[in-house]
Amino acid sequence: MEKQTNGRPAGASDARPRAAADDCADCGPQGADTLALRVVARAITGKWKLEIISCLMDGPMRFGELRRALPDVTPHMLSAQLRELAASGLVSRAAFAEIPPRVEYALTEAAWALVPVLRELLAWARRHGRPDGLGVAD
Amino acid sequence: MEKQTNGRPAGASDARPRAAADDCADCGPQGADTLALRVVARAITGKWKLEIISCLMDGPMRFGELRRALPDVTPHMLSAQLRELAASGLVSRAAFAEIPPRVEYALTEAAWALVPVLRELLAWARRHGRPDGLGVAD
DNA sequence: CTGTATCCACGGTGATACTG
DNA sequence: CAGTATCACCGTGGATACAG
Repeated sequence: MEKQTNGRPAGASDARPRAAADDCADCGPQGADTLALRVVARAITGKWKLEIISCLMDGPMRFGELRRALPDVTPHMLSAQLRELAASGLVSRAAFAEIPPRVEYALTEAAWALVPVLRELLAWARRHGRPDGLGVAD
Repeated sequence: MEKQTNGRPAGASDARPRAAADDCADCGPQGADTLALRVVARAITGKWKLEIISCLMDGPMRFGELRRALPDVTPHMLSAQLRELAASGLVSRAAFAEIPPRVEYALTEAAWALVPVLRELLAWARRHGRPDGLGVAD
């Protein structure tokens, strides 16, 4: 591209554009913004969380239903990921003290509010995401 | 609800509301959508990638500048994360065969296109992200 | 049916030291 | 200045078995 192979624009190296990419005044590399983003990243980072959310987008599901819908997920992981999703407020857990026991998981309002953003992320991935250079193969 | 506590009605088990949360016809839990989302998640998942991106939002930076801006990141990790970011097309690497050697890293257009989405993610985090229940403390 | 307990492999991350 | 090499730790996730 137009990237010069050499030649520093130089002198005023401190003349940062301050591109207004962040909206808070104090946003440094370790600012609150980045922190918050890491929280979100963490919330959906996990080998099966997106799959679980995707399932739950069709409506509430029980533990066994999720197991059947996601055959590759062990009970161990399903339980763990579900607990983490609940801890981050993305999934609600409704247990019924019956025989046999029944538990239903569903997306919270926060999760539903996140869905449109996820779809934008998806749109971005379709525009810019090349399968090359990424190792997402399990 | 009308969902019986036991005895799955095997026949009508496919009567999902189909909440129209996804936009592709074939989106199952392991659909292309979820796959693409995992690619994005992977692209920004890494202990320092968001911090690096945040730094680069102020303009191109050299390796040493990043080191100074992110004192907690070892050269090892900085190099690794930078390589991964470059591999996923979020960061460009411009090397100059000079003495002393100089390398500049910058956000690609794809990364800039991702920024607004990141900001929405951020807005979501502010609305729904509680500091409790999350373990992002390093 | 709904999970938990235990063991174990792997990879991401950090510390330190070294090279072009 | 800009990395790489090597070692070690630890959390994530998988397999299997067990419990309320």
